[in-house]
Amino acid sequence: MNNSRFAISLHILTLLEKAKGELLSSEWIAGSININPVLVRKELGNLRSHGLVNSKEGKNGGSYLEKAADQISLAQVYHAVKQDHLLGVSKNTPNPLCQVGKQINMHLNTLYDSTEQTLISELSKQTLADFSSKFI
Amino acid sequence: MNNSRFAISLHILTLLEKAKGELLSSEWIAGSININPVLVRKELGNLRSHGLVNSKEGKNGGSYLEKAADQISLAQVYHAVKQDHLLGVSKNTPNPLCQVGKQINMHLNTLYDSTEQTLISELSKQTLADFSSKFI
DNA sequence: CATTCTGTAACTTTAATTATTACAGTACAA
DNA sequence: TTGTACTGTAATAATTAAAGTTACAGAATG
Repeated sequence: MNNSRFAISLHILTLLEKAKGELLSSEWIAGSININPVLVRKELGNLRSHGLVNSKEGKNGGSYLEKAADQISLAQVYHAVKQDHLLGVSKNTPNPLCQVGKQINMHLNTLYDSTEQTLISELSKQTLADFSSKFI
Repeated sequence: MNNSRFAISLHILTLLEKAKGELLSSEWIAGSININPVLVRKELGNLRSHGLVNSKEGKNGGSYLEKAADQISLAQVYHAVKQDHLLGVSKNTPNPLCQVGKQINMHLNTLYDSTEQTLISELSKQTLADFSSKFI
């Protein structure tokens, strides 16, 4: 993860949970996060494609949670925004003539995958409802 | 973690382990990773400041492991290169007039800290010796 | 049919990362 | 005692990634 998309998505989802089904516009959400509404709409599009939210177009439109907050785990949020490996990308192209260089990306990926599994199982214990309930 | 420093550091450490105490130059290491030697020297400087490696200046100089490979855990490597929070930085400045915006960074940081602890305890079970032994 | 939304593409700006150049300082060895 | 081969580090440039902006088509409402 190399950006703040997890934070943004969780912020969006928390707002939607607090809204209790009332539709929130991307502009309103953007005002709370203090970012550009287009970024919010992009992130909503991603969350929508993962089945976590839904949106209604047109006047008085907006977005709402597609599932109950206690049915959305933080692991699902992580999956939705994840793009790179946890500890960084193996974007180097090491020297294939070197014994270590030749194999390192494979071993790094194995390590990344297993540590990521640990993280996911930890996040899967926590739901959006848990997170949202912390706000007083 | 938002760059490939973990991969680079682990690559360096693996090469040094394989070298069995023989000094490796930054140029030689850079050739295996396929990056600029100056970056290698910077990363070596960081690893050195964390007590994982040491270097000898001057002709025939180079770097070597400061501790036995089975005394270097991957958690130590993680600590050495870590700068940001695991799931991304809370670099947004949300709207303080919003109930959620006002508190979210605090709750995100709590979440980040606890998931990071999980990751670290997982990485602390694995040593450089374990990792290095995977190379055949 | 004007208004207020979403969805999305294209583009610009900003920030972060990576690479490069340069050179002083250290150690060795002829 | 001097040339050579290294490290250490600063300064800067180039590249890449992230975030922000503009623009506008299309949908739903009243």
